[in-house]
Amino acid sequence: YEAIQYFATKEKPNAVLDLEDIMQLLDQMLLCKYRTENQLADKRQRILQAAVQAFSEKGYAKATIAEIAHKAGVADGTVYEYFKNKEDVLVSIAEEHFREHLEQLKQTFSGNTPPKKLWLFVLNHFQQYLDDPNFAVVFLTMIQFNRRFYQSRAYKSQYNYVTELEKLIQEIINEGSTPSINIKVFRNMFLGAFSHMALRWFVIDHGRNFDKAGEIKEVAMLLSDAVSAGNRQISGKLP
Amino acid sequence: YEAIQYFATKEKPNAVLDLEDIMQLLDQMLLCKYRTENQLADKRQRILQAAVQAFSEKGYAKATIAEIAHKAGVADGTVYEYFKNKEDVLVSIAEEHFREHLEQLKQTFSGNTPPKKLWLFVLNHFQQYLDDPNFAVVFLTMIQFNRRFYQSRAYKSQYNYVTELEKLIQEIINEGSTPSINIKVFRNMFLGAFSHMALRWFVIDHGRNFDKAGEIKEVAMLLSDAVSAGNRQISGKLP
Amino acid sequence: YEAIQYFATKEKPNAVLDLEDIMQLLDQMLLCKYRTENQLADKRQRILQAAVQAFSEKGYAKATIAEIAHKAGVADGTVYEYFKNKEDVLVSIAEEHFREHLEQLKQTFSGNTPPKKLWLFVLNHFQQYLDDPNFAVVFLTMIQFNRRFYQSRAYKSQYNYVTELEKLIQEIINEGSTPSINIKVFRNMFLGAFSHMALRWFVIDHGRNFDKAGEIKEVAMLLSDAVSAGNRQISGKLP
Amino acid sequence: YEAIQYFATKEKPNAVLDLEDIMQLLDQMLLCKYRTENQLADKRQRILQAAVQAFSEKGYAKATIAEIAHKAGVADGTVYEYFKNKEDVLVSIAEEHFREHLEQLKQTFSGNTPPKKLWLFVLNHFQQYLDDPNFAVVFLTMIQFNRRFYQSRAYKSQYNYVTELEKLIQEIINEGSTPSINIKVFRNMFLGAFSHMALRWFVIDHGRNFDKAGEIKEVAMLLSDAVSAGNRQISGKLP
DNA sequence: CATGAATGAGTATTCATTCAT
DNA sequence: GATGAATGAATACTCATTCAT
Repeated sequence: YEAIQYFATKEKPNAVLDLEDIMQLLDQMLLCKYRTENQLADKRQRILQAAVQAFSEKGYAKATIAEIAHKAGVADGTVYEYFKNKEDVLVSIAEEHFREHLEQLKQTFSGNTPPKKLWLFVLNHFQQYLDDPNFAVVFLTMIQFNRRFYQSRAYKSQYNYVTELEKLIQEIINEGSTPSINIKVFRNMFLGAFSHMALRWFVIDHGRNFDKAGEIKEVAMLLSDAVSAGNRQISGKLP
Repeated sequence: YEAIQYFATKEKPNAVLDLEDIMQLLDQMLLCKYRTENQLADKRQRILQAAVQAFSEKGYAKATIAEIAHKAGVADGTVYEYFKNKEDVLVSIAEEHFREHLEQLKQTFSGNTPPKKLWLFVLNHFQQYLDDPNFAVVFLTMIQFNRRFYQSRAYKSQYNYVTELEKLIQEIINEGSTPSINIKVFRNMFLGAFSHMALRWFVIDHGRNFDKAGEIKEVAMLLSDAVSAGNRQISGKLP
Repeated sequence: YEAIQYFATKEKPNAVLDLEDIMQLLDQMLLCKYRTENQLADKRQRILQAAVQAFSEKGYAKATIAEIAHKAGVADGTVYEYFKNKEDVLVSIAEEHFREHLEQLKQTFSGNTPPKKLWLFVLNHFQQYLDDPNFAVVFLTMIQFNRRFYQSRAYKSQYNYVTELEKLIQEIINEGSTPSINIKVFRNMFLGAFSHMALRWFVIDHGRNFDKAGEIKEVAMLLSDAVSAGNRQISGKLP
Repeated sequence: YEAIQYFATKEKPNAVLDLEDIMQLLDQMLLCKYRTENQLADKRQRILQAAVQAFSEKGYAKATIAEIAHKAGVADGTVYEYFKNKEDVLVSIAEEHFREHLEQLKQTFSGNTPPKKLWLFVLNHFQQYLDDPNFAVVFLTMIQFNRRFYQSRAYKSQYNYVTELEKLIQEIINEGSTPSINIKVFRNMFLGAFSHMALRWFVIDHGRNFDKAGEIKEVAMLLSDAVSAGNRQISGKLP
C-alpha cells in the first residue's frame, strides 16, 4: 500500500512529535480506512464511483452518461433518478467524498492535541488522493475550477473540510506564539502546493513513478520551516 | 495600475535587496511591458486573443469556434488556416504566451545577479497573471490540466519557462549555502501556491476585491522564510 | 354564472318560442347541471379530470403521465390500470364527456317539441364548453383533430351526440317546409362556427374578456336567418 | 383538377353575379395559380415543403427533423441554418403560405368591385386548401390551435390575410344596406364552417370521396342567405 | 489566403411504459 | 388492485470541421 511506504519513510518531523506518536496516529488512520467497501452498495454510490472512473479516464466532456450508467450497471435513465443532470453527478462526487472524509477525520481527532490533529489532517489530506487517484484527478482538474461547483450545495461539504483546517491552525496559533502568520495564506500555500504536486503525479507525468512519499515529506518540512522560521516558533511544533 | 499599487507597498524583502534595487528591477519590467500592442496584428494573434477571452468567459467546451472567429473578425474557416483544430487553439495560447513572456524576461535579466533575477522572475510571474486575468483563468483551469497540452509542441515553451526558474534556483544554490533544498519541491510550492491564490482571485471569488498585493507579499515572505529557515540560508536572500 | 348572463340577455328568437318557453328550457337545463359532483369519485374519474387540466394547461405532448397521476392523487402505474396508454386517456376524456352530456340532454328532451329540443341542444352545446373551458380546449384542439380518435371506441359517444343533432334537424324538416337544406352542411356550419368562436375565446385571445353571450346570440341569429331565408322556413323557427 | 370540377358545378350564386363574371374571375385565378414550381428552389422552400408533407403524414410530434431534412435533400443541421427550431419550421409554413397567398389574391383583385373581390376571396380560400390538402391538415390541426403561433412573427401574415376579408366585408357594408351584420361573427362563421368541412374531408373521413364542390356551394349559399335574410340585402349580392 | 454554407456525428435528457413487490 | 423504481428507446439540437468558390 502506497500509504504504508510513505509512512515507513516518514521521519520524526522537527523532533516535536516522536515516532510513537506518529505510529499511533497512523494506527488511528488505518482503523477508519476501509470504507464501506460493499461495492454493490446502493445505486447512487455505484453511479458516483462509475462517474469518477469515467471522468478520470476521458474527461468530463468526453465521458458520456451512457458510459457511466453502463459502468454502474444501471440504465441511462436511472442516473437521472439520482442526479439532476450530468453536472450534478460531477459535483456530487466531491460532496460525497469530502462529507465522508471529514467524518472519518473527526473520528481520528478525538483525544488528540491540536498539533497532532494538524498532522492527522495533513496525512489524511495526502492519503485521500493517494488512495483514490481517480478522485484526485477529477477533483483537481474538473471540480475545483468549475465555477458552478462553488454555487452548488456540494461546495458546502468541501467548505466544511477546508474550514476544519483553518480552525486547527487557529487553535495552534492561539495556544502558541505565532501571532503573525496569515491563516488563509498558509492554507493556500498548503492546498496549492499539494494540488501542484498531484497535478504532476496524476496528470502531467501520469504513469511515471514518483517518490511521492519523499515529496510529501519535503513539502511538509518546507511548510513547517516556513511557519516556524524567523523566530516565529509555533510552540515548537509543526507543520 | 494594480501592479503599481503592489510594488508601492512592497517592502524590502529580507533586508537583502534594498529599495533602490527593487525600483530598478521594476523599471526594467515596465520597460518591456508594452508588448506588441499593434492590436490589429496578424490574424493569428487576433484569433488567439479572441480565444482567450471566449474561453475565459464561457469555458473551453461552451466557447465556439464561430464565436472566436467573430470576435477576431475573421470567418470560421480562417481559424483552420492557422490552427489544426480547437484544441490546438487552446494550447497555442499558452505557447505564444510563455514564449513571449520568457523572451521579455530574459531581456530584463541581462546584467543582474542571480538573486535579482529570481526576484524579477517572481515579480513577472505574478505580473503576467495580474496583467491578463483572462489568460490566468484559461491557463490555470483549462490548459495546465489538459493532458494533451503536455504532448503538444506548445508545452515546450512553458517547459522552457519553468526550467528557467529551476536554473535560477540552482545558480543560487551553487553560489550559496543551501545544499539541501529540493528544487522541484520548491518550484511546486511556488507555482502551486500562486495557482491556488489566482484560483481564488479569478475563479472562485471572482469579482470580490482582494488585497492581491498583500497576499503576494505574504506568500513571498513565507517562501522566503521557508528556504532560509533552519540555518538553511539561500545566500541570505529570497524568495 | 356566465350562462345566466347569457340567457338573461337572450331575446325571443325569431318570435317563435316565447320567453316563457325559453325560461322553462333553462330551468330544465339547470336541473341536470350538477353532475356527479362527488369529486373524489372513483380513481378513473379523478384521472380523467386531472388529464383534462394537464392537457389544457400544457398541451398533450408536454403533459406527462407523472403529472396527471400526481394531480389525480394516484401512482403513475395506476393510470395504466384504467387506460391502455396516454392516447387512450386523451380520447377517453371525450368518450366520458359526450356520453354523460348526451344522457343529460335526453332527460331534458322529454316532453318537448322538436324545435324546443333543437334549442335545448344548441344551448347545451354552448353550455358544456362554457362550463368547462378546459374540456373545450382539449376537445377542440387535441381530440377532434386526432385521427386515432375516430378509430377509437371513444368516437362512438361523440358520434351519437352529433347524430342526435342531425336527427333533430331531420325531425324539423320532416314536419316543416324546408326540403332543400342539407343537414350535414348545416351541422358543419353550426359546429364549425362555434368551434371557431371557442378557439378565439379559449386559445388565441385566452384571458381577454369577451361578450360570449352576445356572440352566441349573433351566431344563433345568423344561422336562424340562414335556414329560414329565401322562403325556406324551418317551420318558422330556429335556429 | 379538383378545382375545375368545383367551378364547373358552380351555378350563378344568387343571381347577382352572372356566369360570365364568374368565369372571368376564374380565369384570373388560374393565371396566378402555377406558383414557383421550380421544385429545386432554394433550400428553405424545400425544407418547408418537406415539413408540410412530414407533419401532415405523421403529425407534428412524430415527424422528425431527420425525416424532414431527408425529404428536403439536405443535412439535419441545414434545417437549423434556416429555422430556429422545429416549432419555427411549423409556424413558418403558415407564414410563407399566407404571405404568398395574399400576394396572389391582391393581384386578382385589381379592377374588381367589392362583391366580386369577396367572391374571389371565398373561392381562393377554398382553393388554397383543395390545392394543398397537406397544408390544410397542417394548418387546421397543428398551427391554428398552437398558442405559440399567435406569438410568432408568422401570425402576422395570417392576420393580414384575415384582415383582408374583414376589410372586404366592411366595404360591402359601407356601400350597401346591411348595417346590422357583425363582421367578426360573420368571419368566424365563414372560417369556422370551412375549417369544420375541411376537418371532415382531410382528417376524419380522410380518403373517402366527398362532393367537396357541392358542400362548398351549399355553405356559400347558406352564408349568402344568412347575410341577406330578413330584408338585410347586401346590395343584392353575396355571400 | 479567405470565406461561410453545409455537413452529420454525437449525446444529454425525457418520459411512456413495465413489473416485482 | 396499487405502487413507483427502473427502464431504454427515441430525438432535437449543437458545433467542429470541411471545401467549393
